[in-house]
Amino acid sequence: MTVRLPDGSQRVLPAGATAGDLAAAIGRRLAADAVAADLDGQLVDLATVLHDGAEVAIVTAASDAGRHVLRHSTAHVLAQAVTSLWPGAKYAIGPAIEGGFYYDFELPGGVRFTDDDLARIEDEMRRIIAQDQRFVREEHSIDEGLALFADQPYKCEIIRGLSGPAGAGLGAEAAGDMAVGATSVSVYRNGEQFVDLCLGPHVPATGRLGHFALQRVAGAYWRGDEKRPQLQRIYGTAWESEAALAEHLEHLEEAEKRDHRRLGAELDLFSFPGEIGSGLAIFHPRGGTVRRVMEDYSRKRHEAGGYQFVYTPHITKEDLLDTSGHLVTFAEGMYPPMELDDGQRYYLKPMNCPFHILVFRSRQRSYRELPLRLFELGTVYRYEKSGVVHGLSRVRGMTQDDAHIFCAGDQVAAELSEVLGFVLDVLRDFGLDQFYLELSTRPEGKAFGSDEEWAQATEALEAAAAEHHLDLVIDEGGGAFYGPKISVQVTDAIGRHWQVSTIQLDFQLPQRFGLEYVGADNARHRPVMVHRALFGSVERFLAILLEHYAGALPTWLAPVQAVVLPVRDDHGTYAAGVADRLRRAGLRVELEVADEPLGARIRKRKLEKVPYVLVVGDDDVAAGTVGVNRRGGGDPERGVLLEELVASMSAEGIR
RNA sequence: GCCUGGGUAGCUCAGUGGUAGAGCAGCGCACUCGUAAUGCGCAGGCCGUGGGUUCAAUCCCCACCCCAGGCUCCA
Repeated sequence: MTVRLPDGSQRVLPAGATAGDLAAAIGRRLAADAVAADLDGQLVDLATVLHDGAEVAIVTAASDAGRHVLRHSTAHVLAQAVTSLWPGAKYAIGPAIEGGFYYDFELPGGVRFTDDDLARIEDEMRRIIAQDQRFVREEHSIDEGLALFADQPYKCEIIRGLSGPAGAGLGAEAAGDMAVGATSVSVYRNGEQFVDLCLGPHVPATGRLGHFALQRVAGAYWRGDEKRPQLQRIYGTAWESEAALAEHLEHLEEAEKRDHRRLGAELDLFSFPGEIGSGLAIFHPRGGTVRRVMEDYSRKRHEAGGYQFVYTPHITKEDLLDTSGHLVTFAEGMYPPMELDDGQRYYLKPMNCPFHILVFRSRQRSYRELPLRLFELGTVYRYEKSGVVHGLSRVRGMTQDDAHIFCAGDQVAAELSEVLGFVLDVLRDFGLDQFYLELSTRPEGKAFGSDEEWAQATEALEAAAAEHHLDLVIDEGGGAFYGPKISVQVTDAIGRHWQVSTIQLDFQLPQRFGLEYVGADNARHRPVMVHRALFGSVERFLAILLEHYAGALPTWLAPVQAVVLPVRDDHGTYAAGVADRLRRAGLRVELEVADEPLGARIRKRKLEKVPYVLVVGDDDVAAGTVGVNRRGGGDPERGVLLEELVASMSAEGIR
């Protein structure tokens, strides 16, 4: 038979040859690196017999597909090790995921894994790998499958899901690894004892594995449903070589160094005192400075963008939230009410929109005022579940840079484009310039507004995205019931995605509050509302910036922009003059006395990530110059004229 | 809310059923220095909070608070 290779060449093989045979025929090196094959566009085992005219590509370990196979196979070995160490353990699903794999277990007698168990399991896994056990694929009928996994309830549930209506109750992750709507199931056997339900493919034998690490234990609900049993999940990672594994672990360490919670403490920006409570931050002077600069810049841009500033209280009687519907739709996210003596209940505000609506409704509005853009750095409080708070990116008290735009129906499309352009422009000013958009469309079931309104609004959002030439990912049915939503996803310096800005149309609240304006036709009309957050929350946006910049904020945002270091005490007066000159130019400068060796002072300030470390000594006093040590730059620059420095730093450091 | 791990000096962490240690930071003194750690000394702790077991608890048990990583949820 003849098969075709990816480069277009053909190979003649004897009948009955497998993908593995093909790899061996091509070369010994390839055969050694092969973990699976791509046969007519489908990943298969190397043991798969080829057919005449097949399109075949050998998949090696050092490819995305190859690593997927490695990880999946390593997950099997993990399950095998666990069932060998804990006889009677139930194993559920164990897919490869980005960067690694996991497997979910239920141990007999409700036993839980501890961190110490990971080392024992790893040892057992290495033993299995050293035995180079073959992975053998078998096909069975549904009934045989159920018999084979008679003591594995989770496997049986999956099999029943497979044989039943397509995809019945099957999680997406599991579905990816199993055939759905099948009349037979495939299993993989290795060793004498272990068999797992699996679509494959797998490496030929466990000896191909070995560059792996188990990372942590976590709880995970069966099929992601908190009403179902909670299983014990073990996460791990696996790679094609020891070097690749080491590199991955180093990347994780790098991400950890960028962690905004760590940087927040190291750079003395903010903290979370236990006395206040979970998810509630205090900003220290340096963090406060950064935040103030962010907020000032935001105000400046909003003012220029035609927004009007409003202020609203932090608490409200329940009536307002009753009218807005939040007491029903957002009850779980709210702090319990404060009850006054007269029985009146007050709530901390979880959102700003109802308040802004009252500003709109405070008097009769004319079409001439539209679009009316109301802006507030509004602090809201949300009762987040205790397990979800995370540094500044998920908190219980936060300040949103929140705007609500009231416009006429025929203004919606233009306004959306305007808003999107504004948002992207400001994000770029903060140094975030890789975006894609996500459009959440009408959810199934009851949604507010007519089909026509939804279609029009969704179209308008799509058009706005197209106009700004950004990739648009559709989140089908992911919109809120009250209107379609577009969210701006930012990609940071190390490739992670963050959802920042959201632009949301709302058909519901204008109706609930009976909002009206008088049109040119002298009739009353209902405005459409656009909810818009740009940073999302100031806290979260700061967290993203810190991680994006690894703490080295651009000069205009840096809490301390420059520090002046006199070489000796007797340069102190000149140094103070330099600091003073920079301050008068509007820069944030510190002066440090010469009570430590210069090298030590420079090191300390470099660790603080100060953009400009300025050194002044004899030469500078004589010539009116400064030694300039730029953050991230190479050698220091000597003899820079003070006025030149003031000019360049002002340009870079003030917005 | 649930699962696993954790909370010891400002920070990072060691340690033990007989009430505690290091490095860095801090303070003092000396050093006065041209680009990433000067030396010596001192001080610093209700061992997260509350209960229990024990002659004795930072250590063992229980509850709660807070933190981390997940699950669910989300800006």
